[in-house]
Formats: sequence, structure tokens, C-alpha cells
Amino acid sequence: MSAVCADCAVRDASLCSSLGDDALRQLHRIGRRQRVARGETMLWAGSDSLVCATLLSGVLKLSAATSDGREQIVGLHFPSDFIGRLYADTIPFTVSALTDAELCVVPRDRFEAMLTTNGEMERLLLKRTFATLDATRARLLILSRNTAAEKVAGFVLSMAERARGISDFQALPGGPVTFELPLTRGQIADVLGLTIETVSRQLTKLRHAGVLALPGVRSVTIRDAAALRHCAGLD
Amino acid sequence: MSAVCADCAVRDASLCSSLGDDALRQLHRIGRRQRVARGETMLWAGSDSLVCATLLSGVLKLSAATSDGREQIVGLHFPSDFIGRLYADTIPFTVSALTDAELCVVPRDRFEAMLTTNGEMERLLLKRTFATLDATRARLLILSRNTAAEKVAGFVLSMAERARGISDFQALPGGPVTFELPLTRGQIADVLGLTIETVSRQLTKLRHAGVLALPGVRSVTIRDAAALRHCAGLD
DNA sequence: CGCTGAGTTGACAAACGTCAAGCAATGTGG
DNA sequence: CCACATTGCTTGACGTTTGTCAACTCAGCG
Repeated sequence: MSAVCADCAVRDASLCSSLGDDALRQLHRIGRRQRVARGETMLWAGSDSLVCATLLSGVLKLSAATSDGREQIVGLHFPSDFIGRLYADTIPFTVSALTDAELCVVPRDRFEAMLTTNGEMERLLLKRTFATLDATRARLLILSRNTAAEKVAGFVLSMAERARGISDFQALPGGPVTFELPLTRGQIADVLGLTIETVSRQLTKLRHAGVLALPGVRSVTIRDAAALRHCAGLD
Repeated sequence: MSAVCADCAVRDASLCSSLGDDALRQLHRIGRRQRVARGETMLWAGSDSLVCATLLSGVLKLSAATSDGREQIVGLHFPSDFIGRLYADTIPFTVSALTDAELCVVPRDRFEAMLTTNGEMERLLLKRTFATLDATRARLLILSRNTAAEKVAGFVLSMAERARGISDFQALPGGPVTFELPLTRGQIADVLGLTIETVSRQLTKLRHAGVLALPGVRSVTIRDAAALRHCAGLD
């Protein structure tokens, strides 16, 4: 039996936040907790769309591949994000775990039925989907028009913002910030549409320029946030 | 005063198809027809999100640009498509007309209010937004991992499918198909994340290979659909 | 102590962008 | 009716960016 919703880490950030007590109890009865290990694939592109989920902890990737094996990560999912494809028979993209992860899984048909009777939840999902669409379209610009240097600098910035939001580690204005990247070089390359070598070269270039320090292989210190923003092509 | 909804060319394909007679009359009262000339911009990125619309005829582009002027078309809108950004204060992307176009425009706040009382329409919009998101994510893979040859071949194929669906011109299986491109070379380049010269070169390469004929500057004849699909990296 | 996987670095090649010239179709004003 | 400008398109020469291939380092681990 899954833990109670009252204990849920993402209770107030997920779609469930729009539910009243009755609806929440109902959802709790049909949902179950599931753990996914780092590297494991949870949903395969092309498979039947039978379940959806809320991500409780960890980071998932959404990926597509060309017929000859070139891969592209088309989305990243963080805790409280909604996972799965409603109103479709098949899953369009593969969902895999970049870190160990925990989900609250619900059968798709049951979830769709809940949506029709919970207008507030449906509206929240609609709003989030619009926001995701905007973010995906913005990434279209980045992937096709930004240089490798701009992509890597922008990626580090976006991960820094996310890390700052999640951890309590606060950035002194202008002062150095350190955080861990939840992705390997290869995964960063798959997000940015680059190769692992190009990502590595751009990071060392930023280190030599004094913009970043790389104390560990997965940790990053931003030493000059303004310069980093400039490299990312912002302002 | 706008023409009556009964005459609407996209009556059965647009969001309005989910409305009953009463709701349709209500929407008709708050909507108005608007014409946009080829090249004209209808909504500017960053401006207030005050209206939304249904596209009645023509083709619109949704575009973003880097701070130094590199442009990327992040979406194309065809008749019956929903235009605008609900549930946000500002428009995220610029909307411009690639051809002369006609729209049915509604104030955003009124439209949002109608959505809350028309669950079926809201669900249809949610379904369409999911489909658009999937298509946009698929384009992420194409833009970052496909070669110029694959991009151009795939684009011609997708425009052929759309032209076939809209016109009555049916493809003989395997036989040649001719249709008009609604975009200039420069606009195709902005869609595919290439330059105008690369698009031009790839098209002439396909012509020399006997895959395409280019009878007019805007018209295309597919002479070997199987070869074109192969060039696009499909099958 | 060798093995493995992730990362770094270098040499080289290919793809694509940039710059430039020229052509064809269309429109405009004298 | 014609000179002329404008716009979209094509083609060529060349340079830059990024991918490819390969060697090497480093840390963790049995």
C-alpha cells in the first residue's frame, strides 16, 4: 500500500494540489508508489499508453531517437511534474530515470475519468501543458540557433536556478554558487544536441576563462554569473 | 459584424465543433472576423495577451529570435488551428502571416470564461495541446540531429501530406504529385534551422537526383516518393 | 593490480554558414 | 513602353564550427 497523500513530498506542487479531500482519497485508492532505478526505462516510445504518474523524487528524461540511433532528450522531468500521455493509445517518447526516482502511478483511463469530474485539476493540467509547450518551443530556438558555447552556458545557468530553488543553498548576489549536475556529460550532450566532446571542451573553456570552477566531475561553481549570462547570449 | 458561424469554413474542424447551439451563439456574439495581410505581424512576443483566435484561412508562423537577430520559426498554424496564449499575461512568441489570412478573434478573458463552462471544449483544447507538444518535441529531434538533406526532404514530405489533405488532388500510389509550397526559401530555412542557401542547394540536389522536379519557384513535383522518404531518414 | 566507465584532449574531416556575384520575375515611375 | 529597383532564388569560393576518431587520464572497485 502506498504511503498516505498527507505525507507526499510534492503534495502542494503537483496536480493533486487542485483536489479536494474526497477526490484526493479517491485518487489515493487507485494510485500506487513505484521506484525506478537510475538508468532504468519506465515507458518505451511506441508502447501502449496505460499509465500516467506524478514524479515524487528524482529526475527523468524524455527522449527520442532517429532510426539510425542518434538520440535527443526532448524534455526533463523534475519532482511534482506530470508524466505520461493522456488521450493517446501509444507513448510517443521514451521515459527513463537519470537518477533513482519515485513515482505515484495511476492507470490512464482512471485518471482521465477523474479529470472530467475535476474541472480545476483539468485546468491546472492545461495551464502546465501550455507552459511546457512554451518551454519546448524556446528550446527549439536554442537548439537550432545557439552556438555550442551559448548552449552549455545556458544549460549551466538553468541547472543553477533549479538547484537554487530546490536546495536551501542561496546565492550571494554576485558571489560564487556551487551545485551538483544531475546529468553526465553524455546526457548534457543529448539535451543540448551536441557531442560529449564538445560539452567537455566548452566547460573547460569556461573554466580557463575563470567563469566556472569544476571542483568535482559532477559539481560546478559559478564564479562569475554575469560573464556566464553573457556567454549564454542573454542580455 | 462577422459572418454567421454556420458559414464558417472550419466549423467542424475547429474548437467550436465541441460547442452546442447555445454556446456557439454566445461565442459568435463576442467574436469578430479579422483579416491579416501577408507579411503582417498580428501578435508581438512580449506584448499583453489580450486576444485569442481560430485561424479560418491562410498560414501563420510562430517565431522566436535570439537577442542578436537570429530567427527560428517554432510553429506553423493552418486553418482551424487555435491561436494565442491562454492563462498568461504576455504573448511568448510572435505571430505573423505567411500568406493573407483570416481569423475569428475573441477576447482572451471571455474565451477563458467560456472554457470553464464548456468542459468538452476545454478537453478538446487539452487534447490538441498535447498533440502540438508531441509534434514540437519531435521537431526538437529533427532540428538537432537531422542533416540538412534529411530536414529538407522531410519538410517537403510533410507539406505534401498537408497539401494532399487540403486539396482534392490525390496522389496516385507511387505516381508524381505536384503542389505549391506556402513558404519562401527563407521561411523554410527559418523552420528548419538552416540558411536560405543550404535549403536551395538541398532542393537542387534532390532535383538532380530525379527525386523532385521544381516546375515553378514555389511549386514542387514529387517524382519518387520512396526515394524522398529515404532521404528524410524514414524507414 | 588490472578493469571499467566517465571525462579530457588532440588531430583531422565534413557539414554548414558566410560572403559575393549573378539571374529571373515583378513592379514602378518617367 | 522602357529603364530601373526590388525581391526571391541559385551557384560558387571559402572559412568556421562542430563532429569523428583515437589516445590518454583518473577514480572507483573487485
